[in-house]
Order: sequence, then C-alpha cells, then structure tokens
Amino acid sequence: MSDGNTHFSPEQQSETSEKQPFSGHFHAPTHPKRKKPVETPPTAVRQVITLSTIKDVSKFSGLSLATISKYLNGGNVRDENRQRIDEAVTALGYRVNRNARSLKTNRTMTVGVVMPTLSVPFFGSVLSSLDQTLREAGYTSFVCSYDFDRDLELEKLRVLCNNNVDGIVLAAQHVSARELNEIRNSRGSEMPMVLVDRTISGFVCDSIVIDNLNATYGAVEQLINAGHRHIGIIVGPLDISTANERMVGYRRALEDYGIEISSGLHGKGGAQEDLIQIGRYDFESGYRQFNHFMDMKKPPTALCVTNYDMTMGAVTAAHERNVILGKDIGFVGFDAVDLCRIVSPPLSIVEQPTQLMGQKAGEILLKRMAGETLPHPQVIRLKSYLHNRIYQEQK
Amino acid sequence: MSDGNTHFSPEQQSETSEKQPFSGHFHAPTHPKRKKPVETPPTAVRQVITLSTIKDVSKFSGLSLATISKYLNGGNVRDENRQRIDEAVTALGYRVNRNARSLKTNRTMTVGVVMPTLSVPFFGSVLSSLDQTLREAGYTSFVCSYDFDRDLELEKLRVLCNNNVDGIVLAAQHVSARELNEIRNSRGSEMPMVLVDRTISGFVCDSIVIDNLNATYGAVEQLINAGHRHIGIIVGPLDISTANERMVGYRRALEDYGIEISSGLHGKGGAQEDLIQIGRYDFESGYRQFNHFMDMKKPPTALCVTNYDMTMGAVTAAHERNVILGKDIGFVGFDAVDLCRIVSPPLSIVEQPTQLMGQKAGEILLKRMAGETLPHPQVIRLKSYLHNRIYQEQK
DNA sequence: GCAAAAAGATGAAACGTTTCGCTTTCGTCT
DNA sequence: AGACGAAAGCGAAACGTTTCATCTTTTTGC
Repeated sequence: MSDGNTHFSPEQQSETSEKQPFSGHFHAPTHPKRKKPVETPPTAVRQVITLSTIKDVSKFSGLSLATISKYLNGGNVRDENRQRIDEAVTALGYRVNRNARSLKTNRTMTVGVVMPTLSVPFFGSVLSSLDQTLREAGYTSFVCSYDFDRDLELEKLRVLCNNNVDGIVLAAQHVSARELNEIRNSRGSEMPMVLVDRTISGFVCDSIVIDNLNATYGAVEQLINAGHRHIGIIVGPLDISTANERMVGYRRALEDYGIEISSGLHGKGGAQEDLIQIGRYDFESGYRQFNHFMDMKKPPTALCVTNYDMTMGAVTAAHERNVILGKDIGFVGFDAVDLCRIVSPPLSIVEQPTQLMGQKAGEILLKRMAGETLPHPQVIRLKSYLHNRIYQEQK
Repeated sequence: MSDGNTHFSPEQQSETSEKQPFSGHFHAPTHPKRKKPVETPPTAVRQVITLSTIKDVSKFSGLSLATISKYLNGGNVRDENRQRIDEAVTALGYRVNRNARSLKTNRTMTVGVVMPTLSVPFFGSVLSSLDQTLREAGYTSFVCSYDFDRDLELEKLRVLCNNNVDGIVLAAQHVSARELNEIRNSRGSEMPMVLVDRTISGFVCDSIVIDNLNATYGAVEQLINAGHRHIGIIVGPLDISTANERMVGYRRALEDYGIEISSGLHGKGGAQEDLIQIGRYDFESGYRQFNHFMDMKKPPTALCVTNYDMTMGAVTAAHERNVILGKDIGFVGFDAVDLCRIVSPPLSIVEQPTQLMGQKAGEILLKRMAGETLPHPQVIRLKSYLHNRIYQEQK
C-alpha cells in the first residue's frame, strides 16, 4: 500500500473527503509575502458541480501550477510550501485527473489482462499474483475475459491497446500471429506484451509457460514405472499450444519406453481403441471421456487427465462408477491440488506453479514497460511439480 | 492496416544520437526517496514513431478538425468528405486517443467491476453476462479482484473511481457503508454503482441479489417434506449478507415446521450439537464441515450446503466416506449444476440465475449512467431455482 | 561576506480531443 | 433567378495535466 512514498499523494487520501460545508470562499492560509494574493474564489458552486483541479490547489495555496505538479509527482519543494500544498489538497479534496495526466505523459499506469475465461481457478490464481506484482510497482491491472470467443478476444485486445493500458498480459487462444503483431504495433511504440500459459506459433513474444511436455512425460513415466502399459490420456483442444505439448509429452514417454501408442491421434475407430482422447478442458469432457475409457473393450489400466476441470469431471465419474482412482486404476490429474490432498487414496497430481507464473509475467512486463531491452523473446518455461502418490500396488 | 511492413520501422534507429548508458528506468509513479542531485531526465527514451492524430487526418484530408471530429462521432458530412476522411483515417492508421477524448467529455465508456475473487465459477458467470450487456451498449468492462482482502477492496474501488470509469459494479465484502458513500461521492457527480450478490447494510444502492432467504427456506422445506427432522446446514461467513440470509431461511423453515433448532448459532459445544456450521465459502470448508457433521454423535439426516465450492467439498468428502448423497443422507447443494446432473443419484441443487444477475446489473447501471433517475434504490431480488431430486425414499 | 552553484519556483506551451458560435455552402421553392 | 432555411464546415477555446526554459531564492565554499 504505502509504496515508499514519503509525502502526501492525493490518490491515497482516505478520509479527507468528509466534505465539510465549504465556507464559501478560499481563505488562503497565512499568506507570507507572496506576490499574488488570492482573492477570486473559483466558482461559487464548485462544491457539487465541479471537481477541484490543480488550478484550484494553485490558487488556494498561492503557488504555481508547476510547483504543485512537481510536488505531486515526487519533486522537492520547500517545507513551508509542502505544507501549504498538503493543506490545500485536503481542503479541496483534490484528486489528480488521470486522463489529463495520461494525455500528457502517454502513460496510464495500468495493465490489461486478457483471459479465456474467469471461471477456472487456474487463471484466478495466476491473476492474483500477477496483480500483486504489478500493484507493487504502482500499476493497476484490469482483467477482461473473452469467454472463449474469437471475436471477443480480438476486440478486447484492440480496446485495451487503443489507449488505455501500458502493457498487456494475454492467454491467447484463437488470435493469430499476424493479428497479434498488428495489435502490438498499433501504437506509437511497441506495446509491451507477455503471453501466459499458451504461446502462439509464429509470434515472438515474452512468454511464461509450463514445461508441459515434461509435465505429462513425468506423469506418464510414473505410471509406466508403476507397471502400467496401457495408459490413456485426456487432453485439451489441440489448437491450444499447452494441450498439444501435453499430448506430445505423453507420446514421447510411451515411445521412450518402447510402448506402442494406441492407434495414434487420427486412427479413431480403428481396430485398436484410441487412448488419446481430446476434451474441451471442461468438467463434462473429463466426465464423459473417463466413462468412454472405462467402456472400452480393453480399458486402459491408467489415466492421465490434463487440466483442472477435466480432472474434476473424471474424479466424479470414477466415484460414480465405484472405480477407485489410484487403486483400481492408475491416475494422474492436473491442478486439483486441494482435491488430491483430500481424497483417499490421495491422487497423483501435476501442480502448476500458478503463483510463480503470475509473478514472472508481471516482472517481465514491468521490465518491458520500463523500456529495458532484454534479449529478445524472453521465454520462461516453468517446471511443474508432480505430487507422486503412486503406491506399490500395481496393475 | 497498412502499418504492416510498407515502410521500414524507424524504431530500429531509436538508439539514435547519444547512446549513453541510461541507467534509469521510467520511474514508477512515485519517485523513490529523493536524494542525489538530479541526473538525466527520462526523456532519453524518446519514441520516434509518433501516432497520428486527428490533426494529421485534418491535414491529409484538407478538412477542419471540427468536421473530422463531428464525423467520427457520428455526425453528418457530405459524401465526398466522408470518403476523404475514411481514406485519410485508414491511410494514416488513425485511432482516437481515448484519454484526450475522456478529458474533454468526462466519460470513458468503461465500467469497473470489483469482485472478491476470480476463481469461482459463480462470479465468472455473472461477469460474462454483465460484460455482454455492457458491451452491447458500447461500454467496456474491466474486472478487478480484491482477493478477499479488505485493503485491496478499498484500493481497487478508489483507483477505479479516481477517473477511469463511468460506473461500478461491486460484490462487496468488507467495505462499510460510510466508505462506500465516500467513494460514490468522490467525483463531481455521484458515481453510478450497482451491488451484486451482496448488499451492505446502511448503504442505499441499486442492488441485484438472490432471494437467499427463500432459497434455503425452499431447500430445507423440501428436506423436511421428505421426512427429515434433523437437518444441518453449512453457511458462509456471516458478515456477508448473502450467507446470513441463507442461514435465516434455514432457521425460519425449521421454525415454521415446528422443529427445534439445534443449539442455535452460539451454543456451540453445548449439550446439543450445532447443526449450523459456518464455513468460509471454500472447498475445504465444505469438506471439513461435512466430516464434522458425520462425526457427530447424532449426525443430521440431511444437509444443506450453501455455495459452489463448499458443495464440491462436501460431495468429495461424502464420496470418500462412501456416503451416498440423496440416499444415505438428504442433501441439497448450491450452484453446482453441472455436478448435480452428472452424479447419480442426482443431487438436489439450488441454481442461482447468474446470467440474469449480470444482465440486470448491467441494465440498471446503464440506466444510471445514462442519467435516468429511477425511484431511488432499485433493489432486484431474483428467484433461485431448486432442482428437486429428492426421492420417495426417506430417512 | 561574496560569488558561484544548487535548489526551487514560475509562466507558457504543449498533449489530442470536443464543442460553441459563426460563416459558408447547398438545395428548394416561388 | 433570387431568396432563404437547413446543412455542413470552420476557427478557437477549452479539458487538467506535465514539462520545458527561465527566472529567483537559498545554500555553499573559501
């Protein structure tokens, strides 16, 4: 909260606005020997109608605009004047007009965050630490969701860019590299931008992502080590980089251990049943695909489910069928850390460092906004953590 | 846009003349402790590309500023000129500077939305329809979360108010009526504001809430009709109006049916075990309190759980203990509609009209922002819907 | 105690719009 | 053809800041 600001800052004033019945005229405080004595009260009805401006502060305190502005922005003034300004500011309930300020400075001290949805804990958690990081540096973050909608995704980005924010954090889905480039360059200078969770192929940009490949690799590897050879996976829409990478990690693990991969992604309906199921990252997908797996002629002996909602769906379906995860069937879920701790036997879960993601995204964005020129595309690939709860018992 | 690659981007040259190691970064909003003599001002980072303004459009098209502005804001111009302007705009890649516009018009066409968290589906859903409603009227909505934090809640509101938005939608928690009033009046005119989901006692304001009392009343009534007489409830923090009302509904139902209410809210630890448990609206609360109930000497034969996360927690705990909800114990949850449909036997669930809430909130806010003076505090109390899945079988 | 340097204060010029009050132009009707 | 009202175009003055380039005051070093 107090950002090291040693002196009064109008934005923080808390209780001042008990607007006392304005006595009708300015009574300049102990006017020493300033040249221009204040006489003209601005406007009589100022109280309700108009917000006071820096000019009013100037008149009230007998100091110049420039001085007030300098002080308000952290500059130095004589002690005596500092006092006068503080007094005027509180008396008038002055608050800086951010539009005017932004017009001059070309900066708004705000950051736009664009997410596919606001209904999943994963993003909520990222947002939380992101916001905190930015806030500590004096920025405010505004979130908007495009609700998985392509047009909205673009629109939100454009609106943000148009003039409202100093930087953008984006979890992209449909938008193309070309569009992103257009957006990024639609201002005078290149708009600072950081991608989180997902990357867009062809768009070079700072990004914070998970090492998805190794996340599922590790998860599957663990299942293999527990003796499983017939392992299924539920992934998300493959146009999302994250989902795709997770699938690749799965395949690679199987390959590396010399296990044949069912019928491959496209071989659906072949003689062999497909152990790679594509969901939509939602609860229902997890629920449905889990049942689909269980209904196979030769069901997998272990399952990997690759995001929060689908994990919840799968867990629900399992309970319902009286399938005990981790016992009747090997299981690794994603993200649902609270769940894995609570359920018994505990689930193996891949935990993503959401807090760290948000923080890193914020840090990089701050650097870019400060004009630091880092080696070009700064891609941070964070490690996920595998809560290993596999027991000795095995298939 | 023609700014693709028609010409070489001058930014590359921006290292220009003096390439002195400008150590400074753009300072954050406030200077750090003032200290050393002043050094090179941050103007070093001057951007070369300059965005085109309405003036450029004027020059390019040979028309006056006023005309351009009028046209851009929907006014009429001659066909010939309309064409000229359009041409100029696309050629120059002109985009209106919203800060300048807002400075003049005193409106930003944005709405701030303040929520306790962005990690729960309930708010996500409200936000989605709210955003849509506002967007259709030309407004953009920015969301921020205060993460259940009191100071943050206030700070977010202040920042929004300061000059950035034309209206506010708020799901309040800690903030007091006095503070809200202060915030609402901290501008020239009264800031349009709508509360959702929760009200703040003493603060008269348009609000969209659920008929919480009757929601739990109905839920409990249904359990009673199914033959239950020993019914527990898990409610949220009682300083949240919503949670409190839900508790009252529970009590009243019991009263109306002449059932004695356990030991009452404060009688914890008395001879009789307390059938009203207070959680924190999160997954763990539901999980823990469910177990707590089951571990009682005389466990309730039915349970009402009053929000999404706690319902999920309770369901999880139940599965784990092999308690079949709706069979071994009467059960009514909240919000988890997807779950209730999927689980078997299906759960009884209270569904809140989140979409409608968002929409109504948007509509009222729009009216207020348009200056309509409605009869003072417009309080809309929406009915929730009880998915009744109680079977004939009973305790 | 004096000059020089540092620090502080100031007026004015922006920033990119909208808008007010006029002037010009354009159809139209006798 | 002339006149006239309506429509369209125009210059200039805001909106509330920040920030130059100058002045003025204070501090400092000797």
